[in-house]
Amino acid sequence: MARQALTTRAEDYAQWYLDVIAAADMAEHAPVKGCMIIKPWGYGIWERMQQSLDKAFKETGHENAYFPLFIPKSLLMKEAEHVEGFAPECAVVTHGGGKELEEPLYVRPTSEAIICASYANWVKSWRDLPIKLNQWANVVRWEMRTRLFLRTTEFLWQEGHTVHETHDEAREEVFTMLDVYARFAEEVMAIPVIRGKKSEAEKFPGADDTYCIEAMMQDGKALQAGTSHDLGQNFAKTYGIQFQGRDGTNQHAWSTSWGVSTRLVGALIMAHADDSGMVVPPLLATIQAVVVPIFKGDDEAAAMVADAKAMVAAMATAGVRAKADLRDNLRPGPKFFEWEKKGVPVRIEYGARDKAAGTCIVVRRDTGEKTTLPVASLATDVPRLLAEIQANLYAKAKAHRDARIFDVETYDEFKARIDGGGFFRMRFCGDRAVEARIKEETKATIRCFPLDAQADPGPCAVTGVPTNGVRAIFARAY
RNA sequence: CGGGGCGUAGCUCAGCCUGGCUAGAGCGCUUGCUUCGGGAGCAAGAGGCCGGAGGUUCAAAUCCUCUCGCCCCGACCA
Repeated sequence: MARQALTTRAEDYAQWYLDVIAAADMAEHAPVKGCMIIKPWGYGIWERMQQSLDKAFKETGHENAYFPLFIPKSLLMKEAEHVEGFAPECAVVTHGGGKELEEPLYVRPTSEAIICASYANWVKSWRDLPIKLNQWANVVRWEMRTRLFLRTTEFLWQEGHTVHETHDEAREEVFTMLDVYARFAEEVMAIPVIRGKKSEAEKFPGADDTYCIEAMMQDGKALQAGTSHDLGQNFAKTYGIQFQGRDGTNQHAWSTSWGVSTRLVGALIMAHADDSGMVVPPLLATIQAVVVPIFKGDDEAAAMVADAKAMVAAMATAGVRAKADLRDNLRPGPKFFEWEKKGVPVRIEYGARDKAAGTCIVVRRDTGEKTTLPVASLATDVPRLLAEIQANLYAKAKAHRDARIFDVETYDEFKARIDGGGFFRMRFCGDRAVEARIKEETKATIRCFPLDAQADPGPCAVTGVPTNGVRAIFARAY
């Protein structure tokens, strides 16, 4: 009996995505073109992501710091490839204090330039290394086309920037952080990901190698959920990060950078939400369990409200983020729908009949399943249920993805099947022109060369030339 | 930058073609009462410089010109 039904995924996936965000009250368009206002329910998810990631960053030996939003033009322009990649999409401040600036200030599209410039001042000796910093910040990229969370002109992210004495150490950092991201995606976001390496065409401007985690959305399209870059000595050479080594010689440091952004919120929506609205994995939910008391008359209301508060308190002692919906201007029905659209993992309905029996109705968002449970055991039952939901969301997402990963042997077969969505594992010769042609003809790109790929020698599906057997994953992507 | 929409109440929109009384509806909101186990009912209210600027006219939400903005689809990208 949905009064304001969402567009279904089958009808129009893009519209459904927008409807979910609106229905869950997660974000809305700002008065500024291409920018969004992240509302509390959406921002709360991002905050949980931040907390979880920040803890992992600290555990892997990183500290937080903050660098300026503005980058002097001359500083940004130093690294040629970097400039080529980012300059076209930069916002530039030309005036300040009512006067034209002597030197324009670029609003950071990423902070390699300004951070590496600082590192150059900080590093003298091999004993100053490594430096492992992270910053939580906003960045601006003047995209032609934007979509809430997935691609906005301004977005929030974290960017880790490290410098090391040796390439080996830098590479270890790159893979450590890729692993942090992968584990976060799978364990916290409940989204399975493929760890891989980007093609030459897709890698970060200025990097030697870019590694990534790729996730599959419900429509079979890919979404890059995080990147970790081996910057080699490129930025060290450009910005002069030099140190005197153990052998007394001057050497350039090896740097890395890695980041994830608020687009992860978009990934979460497209991975787990359904035709009824958002579905938030328990580990990321601001509210994990909501209690909706049901009552007739003031006397009953007082009793139910008191019990509901007690239930929340009991769950809180067990570490559950619970809330009682005590609003008296809404009847139970509308409350049920509201929390369903927001994707709260567990809803607890509690009325006179339940009180008499000492039970309550517990509804899980992921399956819709309703069970009657004793009120007395909520503190043990709900944490268990949340863990089950978390596991189930991952299992569902993984089953969905695994059923849509295909091996294809020929380009013709690929072209015939790409419209159906999914990840296509295909042998590829590595030629950049061929990659461009595939993109042109199919709108699909190489998402990555999976790190765990088995050698499977054979001819390139497009050109027929022999390959080393590493299959690339091709897909259409967000 | 191309292609398509759209700007009228907080939201979704009608009204515009064919100018004319006081600019409308539904939802939401406020107050009160009755309700309360999957989107409640009745009653009374509040709420609009019709995106902006010019013009035509006795008269403009409506016609003309110009402008600003946003959304959707495509090319660029996390």
